[in-house]
Amino acid sequence: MDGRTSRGARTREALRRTAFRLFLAEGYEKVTVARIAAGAGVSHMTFFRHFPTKEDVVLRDEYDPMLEELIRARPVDHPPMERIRHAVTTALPAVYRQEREALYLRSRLILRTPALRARMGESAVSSCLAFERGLTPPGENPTPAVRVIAAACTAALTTAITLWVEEGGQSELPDLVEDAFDALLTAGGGTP
Amino acid sequence: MDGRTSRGARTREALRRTAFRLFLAEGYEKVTVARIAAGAGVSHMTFFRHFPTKEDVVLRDEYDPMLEELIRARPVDHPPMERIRHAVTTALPAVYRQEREALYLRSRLILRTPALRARMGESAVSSCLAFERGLTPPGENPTPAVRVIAAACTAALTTAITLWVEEGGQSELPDLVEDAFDALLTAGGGTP
DNA sequence: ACTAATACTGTTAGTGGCTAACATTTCTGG
DNA sequence: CCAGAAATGTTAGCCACTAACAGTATTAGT
Repeated sequence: MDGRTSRGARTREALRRTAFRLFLAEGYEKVTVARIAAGAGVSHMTFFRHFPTKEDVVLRDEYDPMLEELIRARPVDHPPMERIRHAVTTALPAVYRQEREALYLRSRLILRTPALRARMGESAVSSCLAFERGLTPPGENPTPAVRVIAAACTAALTTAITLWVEEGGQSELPDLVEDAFDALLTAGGGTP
Repeated sequence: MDGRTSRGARTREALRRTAFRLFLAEGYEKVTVARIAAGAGVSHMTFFRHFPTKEDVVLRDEYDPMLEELIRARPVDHPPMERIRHAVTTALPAVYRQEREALYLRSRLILRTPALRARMGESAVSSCLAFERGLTPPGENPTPAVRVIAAACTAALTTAITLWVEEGGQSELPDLVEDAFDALLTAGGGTP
């Protein structure tokens, strides 16, 4: 039928779109997997073949490989936190301009739904791993210091998004992310 | 029967102990809630009255109020990250000496079990909130900078525990926590 | 000590996320 | 066109978790 995308990718997208439509209209908990599958015209088993859990439809994203590349592209002698900061502030505005509304609705859905909020940390871990890989030469293992810094930067990012959603998306997310990194970098000697 | 503790607290403890014994012996996933309840001599409904989910038996801890107090006890004009660091390095060695083995087994169980690891972030959030409260004068709301710093410190703590478990508990956890905070504080200008 | 309120637990019946095993259909390359 | 692979359907079932109601233990008031 459509040669550009495989059948699997198409039903996957149909499932994701149906799920978001229903979640935003009725709330995450009220929508059963069976109904999502029915809405996308497939059986509930097909849903679980594409998404290991109901939560993954919302939580999964694909930005990590890009971030890893951007970090690796920065000069190695720069401080690691500065490399992450630069990668994020380079990549974010682009996707932000293009998907601001979707990003906001998705983040709000996650933060408002206890089951999704509870698993937010897990999806943060994959960003954290991307940061670690970006800071580590291929073949080597990330040092403890790198892992701490990667985790802290992930926390700063998550906090910025949380603040963004809490104030109703009025500020520009990239600005809040900048502020968050500033707070991190000056935390040692700065004032509250 | 035993006047010192209420009946509820006793069954709660029985459930927790039974759960840990079974989890460590057979693995988290292989043990059903029904078996835990049976082992503690109660019905499965009683289990859920004490722990909202199966995961909570493992994830719930009670250290947060103590940390909040310790942070608040530090001079207000010290840098916030230093206040958290001092609170943690003061409180940790005490509980560490007394419960090292239990703390290690619990942490390892969490990190080895996908379902528990996935919800680790949620329990980290409650520590994070304790940090924020400790840094914020009563009646006020935490500033964005405080929230970023609290989240980063939580991430540093979690990372230290992860490193501790990964190397089999050979190092002393308080040392790893010190190192983690050092990495955070020197991240702005240091080298990897 | 007796009783009433309260805290705690049991029973039952169900919902929904998720999996296993096997059959069936749809796509793709030679 | 056809064999193999990829994707999906069907069925049956486990288990975490909840609702509603009933029963039992504990505590408090008098």
